[in-house]
Parts: sequence; C-alpha cells; structure tokens
Amino acid sequence: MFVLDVPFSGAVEGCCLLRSLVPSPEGVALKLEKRCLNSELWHACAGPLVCLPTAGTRVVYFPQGHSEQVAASTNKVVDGPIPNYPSLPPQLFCQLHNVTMHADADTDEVYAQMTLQPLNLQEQKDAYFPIEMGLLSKQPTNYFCKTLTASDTSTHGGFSVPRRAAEKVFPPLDFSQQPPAQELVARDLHDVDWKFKHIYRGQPKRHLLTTGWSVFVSAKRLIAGDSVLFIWNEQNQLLLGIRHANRPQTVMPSFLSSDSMHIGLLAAAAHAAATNSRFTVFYNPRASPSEFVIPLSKYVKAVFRTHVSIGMRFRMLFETEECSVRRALVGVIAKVRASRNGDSGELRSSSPHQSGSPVCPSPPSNLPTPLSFRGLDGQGISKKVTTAIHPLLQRSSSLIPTPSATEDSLQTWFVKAGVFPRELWCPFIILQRKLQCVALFFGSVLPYPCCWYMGTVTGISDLDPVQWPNSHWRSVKVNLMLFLLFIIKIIDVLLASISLCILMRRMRSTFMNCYLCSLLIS
Amino acid sequence: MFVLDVPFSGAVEGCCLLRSLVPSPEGVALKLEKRCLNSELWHACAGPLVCLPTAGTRVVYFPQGHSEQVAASTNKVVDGPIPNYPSLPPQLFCQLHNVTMHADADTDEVYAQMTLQPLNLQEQKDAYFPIEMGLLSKQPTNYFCKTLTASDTSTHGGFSVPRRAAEKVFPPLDFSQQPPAQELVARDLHDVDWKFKHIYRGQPKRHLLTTGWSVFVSAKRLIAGDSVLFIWNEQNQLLLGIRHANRPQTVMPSFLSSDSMHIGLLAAAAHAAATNSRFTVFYNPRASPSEFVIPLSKYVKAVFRTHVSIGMRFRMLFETEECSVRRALVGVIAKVRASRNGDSGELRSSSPHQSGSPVCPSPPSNLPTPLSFRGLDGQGISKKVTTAIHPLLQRSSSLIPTPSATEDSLQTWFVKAGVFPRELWCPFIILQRKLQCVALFFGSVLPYPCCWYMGTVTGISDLDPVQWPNSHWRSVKVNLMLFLLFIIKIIDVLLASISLCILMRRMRSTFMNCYLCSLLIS
DNA sequence: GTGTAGGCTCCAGGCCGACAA
DNA sequence: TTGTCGGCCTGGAGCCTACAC
Repeated sequence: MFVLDVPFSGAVEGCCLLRSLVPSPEGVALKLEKRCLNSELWHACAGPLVCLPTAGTRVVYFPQGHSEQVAASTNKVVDGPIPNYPSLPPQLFCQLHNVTMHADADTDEVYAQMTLQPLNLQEQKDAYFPIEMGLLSKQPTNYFCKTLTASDTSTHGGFSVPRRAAEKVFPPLDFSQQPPAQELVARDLHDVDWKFKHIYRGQPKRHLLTTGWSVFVSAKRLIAGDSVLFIWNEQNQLLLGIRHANRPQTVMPSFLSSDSMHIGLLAAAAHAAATNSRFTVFYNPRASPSEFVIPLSKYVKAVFRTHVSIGMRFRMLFETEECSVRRALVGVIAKVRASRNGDSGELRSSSPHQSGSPVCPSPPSNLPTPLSFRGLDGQGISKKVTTAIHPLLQRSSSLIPTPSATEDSLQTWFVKAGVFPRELWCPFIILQRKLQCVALFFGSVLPYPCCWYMGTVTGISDLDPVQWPNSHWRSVKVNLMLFLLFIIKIIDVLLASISLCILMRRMRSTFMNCYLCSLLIS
Repeated sequence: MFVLDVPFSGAVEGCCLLRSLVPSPEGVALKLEKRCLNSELWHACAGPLVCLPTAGTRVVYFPQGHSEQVAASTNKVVDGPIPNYPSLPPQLFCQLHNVTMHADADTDEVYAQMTLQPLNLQEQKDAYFPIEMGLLSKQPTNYFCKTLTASDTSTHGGFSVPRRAAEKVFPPLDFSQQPPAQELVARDLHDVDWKFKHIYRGQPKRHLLTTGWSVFVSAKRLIAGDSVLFIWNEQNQLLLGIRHANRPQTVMPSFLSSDSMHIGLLAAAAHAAATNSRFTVFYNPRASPSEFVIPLSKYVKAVFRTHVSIGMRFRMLFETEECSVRRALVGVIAKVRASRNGDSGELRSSSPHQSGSPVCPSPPSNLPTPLSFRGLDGQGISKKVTTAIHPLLQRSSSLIPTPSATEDSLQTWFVKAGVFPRELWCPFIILQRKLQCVALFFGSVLPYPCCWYMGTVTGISDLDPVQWPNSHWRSVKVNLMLFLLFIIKIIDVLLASISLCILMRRMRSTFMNCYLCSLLIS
C-alpha cells in the first residue's frame, strides 16, 4: 500500500490563514519546491483563502463540488438527464497521492492537479482519527498587489508603482543617479522573465515602470481592473503574477459538450470508487465556487466536533472584487464602531487582541423608515470609491436603485435584480480559528481583498435530496440579511448597498472561497 | 415520435464531392440557412471533404471515433482504466435531431453540434433500408483560398491578392481612377465585418489589400502558413474565413482531466443508449481524425453492399497541408502519365471522362538501385516548391535524408523518423463515387489542397478487439507503400519523398478526412 | 504573376512633468 | 501619494516602387 511520504505528527491548529504564522516543515516545502518552482507565486495568484491538501494525506472529495466547478467553468448547468451512480457517495474518502500546481499557458489561470484513490472500508476506519492537516504553504511576506488603473493599462504610459510597495518590494534605487533608475527582471509562473525599467521621477517624485511594461500588458492581455502581483522572495528573485478580473477566462472547449463533461467527472469518480483505482481531478481555485477536496481532518472536525444548529450566528471570510470596496467596507465598519463607542472612527488594525467585537456588532434594535439615498457623486461618497467601483457599476447600470427608494423598495430592488438571495448555502467546512486573526486581516495588505461577513444559520438540510441525499455539501442554509440591514441603518446607504450588491453578486455567481467560520452562539 | 422534417425520397448518389454538381433541395438549404447564416463559409472553412449528416435523418455514431477526437484535441490518449459500458455498442444507430454549425469565439475553429437519440430495436429494423442521404450543402462556387506568405503577415506591408482570384471574387475596380482602388467589407463567421482597402498598383501591376489588413492579421493571430478564404456569395456579400495551419488550436481546458473527458463521452453515450434518451456531441472537423457520425445509408452501403477483401486496391482522397505540395504532386502525376504515354506532361483537367487511369498507374515492374537524390536548391526542384515547403521542413529539419541515400536508406529513414507507418487503418466508410470525379479534383482550385492516394487492402480485423469487438471503425488495414515506390522510381526523388513525408505525417498525426473510395479490384 | 526588400512618411506608442484629488 | 492629462519625440507601422524568380 501507499506509504505517507510526509510524516507529520504535530497537531497544528488552523490552515491557510495561519500559514505565515506557523513555520512549515522543511520536507514539505522542499518536496513542493521540486514539483513547482513558484509555489509561493501560485498561492499568491490563487488568493489567500485557497488551501491545498498535502500529498500523501487522506482527503474528502465532493463530486457535487467538482460538478459545480465544471458548471462554473463551462457557464452551463446540466439540464439533460444524468445517470445514477450508486457506487458514488456524496463524500468520497480518498488517499491523495499527488498534488501539482499548474497555470494555464494561455490565460495564466492557476489550477492544481490531484491524483486521488478511494479508500476501502478498512482504510476508512483507520482514517477516522486522522493526524494529517492541510498543506502549510508559504504565503509570501514581501510582496504587493495592485489593481490596474486605466492609466496603467493604456498604451500612453507606464505603470505607477505605489510608493510603499516599491520601497518594500523592489531593490533600492541608486539615488545618486539623476533620475534614479534600474532594470528589474521579474519571473512569471511559466518561468518567463520580464524586463522593466524602474525609474523614480516626476513632480512630485514617484516610482514608475516604463520600458517593457506595455509589452507585458499586451502579452498578458491585461485591462483596467485586472491585478498584478510582485513578490520579492527569499532567494532575492522578483516574481510576477497576474490575476484577471472576473471576466470569463476559461474558454469552453469546442470538442466536448458540457453535459458529457459533467457526466465524465461523475463517471470517472464512480468508476474509481467501484474499483478502488486512481483518478485525476483539476481544481481551479479562481473558477471553482468552493474547494471540493478537503483534508479529512478538517472534515471530521466540522462534521463530528462542531454542532451546527439553527439560530447560530457566524462570521465568514470571502474575497471581494475590488480593494477599494474592501477599504470602503472597512471604513464603514470603523465608522460603525465609532458611532457606537463615540470613538474617532480610526480602525485600530495594530491591536489584534481586541477580539472580534468591532467588526461583529449586535443587530440593530429599530430600523429607520423611509431611508434616503444619496447620488453617486453626492456627499458622503468619496470620488475615489466612486471611481473604483465605476467599472462594476457599468455592468449593472440599469440596476442602480433610484436615489429616493424606501427600504422596502431597496429590498424589492435587490430581489428583482437577482443580486440578493436572502438565503445562501454554505459549504459545511468550518475553519476553527482564533478570533485575533480577524484583526490581522483588516490591517494587512492582502494580495486579494478579503472581507468578513456575518450571518445566521437558518437551516440544515440536503441541497439536492434527490441526487445527493445525506450530503454535507452546502448543507447549511444561512441568512445574511442582518448585516446588510445594520449597515443600511447606520451609515451611508448607497455606498453600503452598492458595495454589498457587488459582494452579493460575487457570492451568488461564484461563491468563491466562502467559509463558515468563527461560529458565535447567539 | 420524431417526424422527419426533411422528407427526401430521391436516391441521390454521392455526398460532399458531388455537392456542386447536384442542386440541393430548397428545403434543406433554407432550413440550414436559418440555423447558421454562413453555412457556406462554415463548409469552406471546414474543408471540401467534410460532410454533415442532415438533421432528421438516421445516422451511425462511432464512440471510438468520438474518443479519437477527444484524444486529438486534448493531445493525450487515455492511459488510465476505462470503465466497461455493456450498453454501448461500437456502432450506435441514432436519430439525428439537430445539427448546428459553430465557430470557436477565440480561434474561429469550426465545429458542429449534433443532438442524437439512439434508436430502439423496432426503429433500427425500420431503418435497415434507409432513404436518407448526407447533407447536400452548398459548396461556394465563387471564392479563393490563399496560404499566407511571410510578406502577407509581416507588419511591413499588406496582402498580395492572386490576380485571378481578385478578378474572379472581388467586385471589379474602377480603372478610370489612378490608381484603381475601392473599399471591401468582408464578413467573418461571427458576423463581424472587416474593412480593407483594395488597390491595384505596383510595377508590374497587382492587386493588394492594404489598410485594414494588419488589423485583421493581428486580431485573428495569423502567421505565415495560415490560410485565408474569400467568398463572393449569391447575395453579393463578401465572406471571409480563416484556417490556421496545423499548430495546436484547441487549448486544453484546465478544469477537467482528459481521462474524465474520455470517460464522459463514453458514459454519456452509454447512458443515452440504455435509456433511449438524447445526447449531444461536438464534431470538430479540423481536429477530429475522422467523421464519427455517418449517414446510416452510407454505412449500410459500405458494410452490406461493398465486399472489401484482402488484396483489393483503392484510391483515397485526403487533404494535404500546402497547396503547392498538392500542385507539385499533381505535376508529378502528370509527368508520370507523360513518361508512360510519351505525352507532353500537361494534365488535362478539362476532360473528366478520361476516367482514373492517368492518376492510377500500374505498379512498377522493376526498381532502380541505388537512387540519386538532389539537393533542396538543386535542379529539378523549383524554388517555389522549396519555399512553400520550407516551414514544414523547418519543423523536421533533423529528419531530412541525406542527398546520397539509397532506396533502402530512404525507407529506413522514413521508418526511423516515424513518418512512415507501412500500414494504416482506414475508417470503413467507403464513398461510392464515379470515377470522373477524380479529374474534377485535379483541375479545380479547392479551398483546401486535396490529394489522391493509392493503396492495397492488407487486412480486415478489429482495431481494438478487447474494448471494441465487432467494430467497423478502422477495421480495414491498408498498405500505402506501392504508390511511394512508384513515384520514387519515375520522378524526382527528393521532391516526392518530401511531399509524401508531409502527407504521411499528416495522415499519421490526424488521419484527417480520409476515405477509402473507388475500390479497384486488382 | 507574385514574393520580398528598400525607401519614405507619419502617427501612435511611449517618456516626460504638470496638476489635481 | 497617485491617477490622468498635455507636450513632445521617435521608432516602427504601413504605403509605395523596384527587382528578382
């Protein structure tokens, strides 16, 4: 039988979010390094919430989740008849033989290939009290991420590097030169080197990438709204990743119908389950609604050690589309705290021990009606935020509520526009995490914008009782209304509604990297 | 049950190759027109040998062939275990409910979507003497196709239009202007209009496309060796198609393993067969090694009315990579005929009733040894041909035989280089065709270069007796050595060997649109 | 008849500071 | 601190003929 090639006996709490706090064992890092040189770049491109299980450990594979990935990638849900696979349970316990990181040659989209082998009954019994934890990959410490502006992507000029980012990540310039300049060489996921002229000039002085930048932009087909990511790693290499904004990146292959692909993943898993043979899955973190290969330990903890019940309150971490939207929301939350405490409104990001209370306010006792809205360029909304969310608004310009909507009409609008599902299904994978992590996230510069969100558990049942009975996939129904109402009450309404509209649509359309975490007993 | 929406009772002989000879019934053409506006452009891009079955008719579906398409598109054959599907026969008789033509939004690659429904036993009996024929699509009559040169694709200049092509296909210029010029608007498969300045100038005078051309080249990512296709249709519209050269066009999707896709197509077909439900397949004529959805009538004719036996000789039509290679081979054949008849060497393309004898010579009685080769830029090989095949040679420059090789070493080289499989498997779909079609092909300007080839049937057996017993898919083994030896004997050796090397590799790698036809009893 | 090279022109790509948010 | 604009320059895109095969 298979022998664990990564013996790992320490009981390490947490997963990705603690990556930078817990030093990873040499063996794991080295093994990983051999498989894919730029694993830190891969993880940075994939986002801070993506967690790959370790090769050699036992995992749980959710065919339902895999199916969701295919549906998201092909932009098509199955409508045709799907065969029944009695041998395929909703949770398939597997040995994870191999994990390799890849990036699409055309789009640079990151994905992972995993080789799984279903466990037989005896092996499943052995695995009931597992010791394996998720992969503790190195999250880069010296890096920055910037969402590209119109100026950055136009052919007219170069790339404006944020001052702190340049000083922190790039090698120092020789300021005796006039103007100070150097050549930077950055390596992408495909080990292709890109050369840029880094110059410090202008009035006021600023850092710019000029020569070489436009070649990179056109080669990677970057447009305003996409993000770039520079890492200065421990080998003193400059790494360079991109993250396309949420436009469709995976091209639908023209040689196989999406129905056949849906059936294919089920049939492949079912056959592997029936014969205990290996099978291969691709996990695409930027396209997949949720992780569908989970460390067994995490699954066991969530199912057997956490007692989720209706009425429970929780916080949830997920990515937003725009940094500025995140900043705006953080500002909102800070103001919320300020208004409650009579405080100055500054977010104390440097005090991680203040626990979650500032960002986890109690629900409002009374709601004002009717609400008054302010225009997009009216007071209370900075031009910066307006500009940042402008491209997002353009896509849904017809959906913007009128400035004089009442609370009822706002809610009606949300429902009509289809951006406001009152109830969402969450994957039942609960990250047990200490509350001080919260503050870390609000203060730090993440490669992707993240945001906490609040909710209440309103139901526990099967998502698809016919095809997938007794599945833990998205078995927890939650209500996220509360937080929205709260913000609407206290702070600038249109800003909050627009931000949340974006967040909600993001969640509804892809449900990306969404976790139930930090359950609060109400 | 389903009712044929295209009642079609006439016994029409032949298929695609006779398209331009037989007027197609109005109903078919109109129905097709509604489904896809540019059906003639689609067919022109797909190539002259591609024949789509008519919606509403009965067809035979070969899972093996479909599997080959997926293998070709993913560039990966299955190595993992494949489940057994007892309900899936090697030939699945189906009702074809729907055929729609598509083009990949990214690469412009043409493909067709078909909805199939397996026939039950009673329906299969009814279908045993079918009246349905293949789709008689309109092949464009007023068009031209050109393989792009380095000059055509460089940013330095425009597109040089072959004189006859411009005079035949483009609207006439006003020669009172100096220089004569006009604006052309051509529509591609996606109904996108492209504007070009068409000018007649230079010394000597020639037709050029200047302004607008480079935009088109970069938008379609065309490089030297790709082809463009202009059609002047009966509605006086100018249509514009492209055909990328044989570099990999279909990008491997990053969200599903190729194994799963292989299993997917089989499982989908098996499930449909078991439940008599509909399923969908995509047929990609430029990527698929062979057609895997065949009109039932053609199948019945091939299996029950044609008695293929070992030792039979046949001719086969397939596409070559380069027009000039085809022209070179036609020249070779013409010279062959000339040397045998004491003739002038001119190919009489205008005499379709001469039957196949000139292009179907008898085998040589004695072989000269040793053979002498001439250099690539030596006598006997025009610079034109050399230049045309140069990009092809570059890909396999290490494989070019030395100028002093003997016949034996040539054959050894072919085998070593892997471009010369002595025996090939042909799909057992035989086109019964009158011999005069041969001459038509040698004289006409096809959108794709085609070439006849000769061979002998050397075996009849299952290609994969384990997984697909009793299949007619590629059940005929043939030997193509004879023709090669013959050309080597009579004509310029290196030219022939290079041409045939290209042809053979083309066949081996994709086996594109390859038919057994015009069987000759030896 | 057509592919390629050389010459010439001119505009957009690209580098700069100004300025405002 | 940084996004965008106007100014300005230059290299290459793009139109032309010459010439060779």
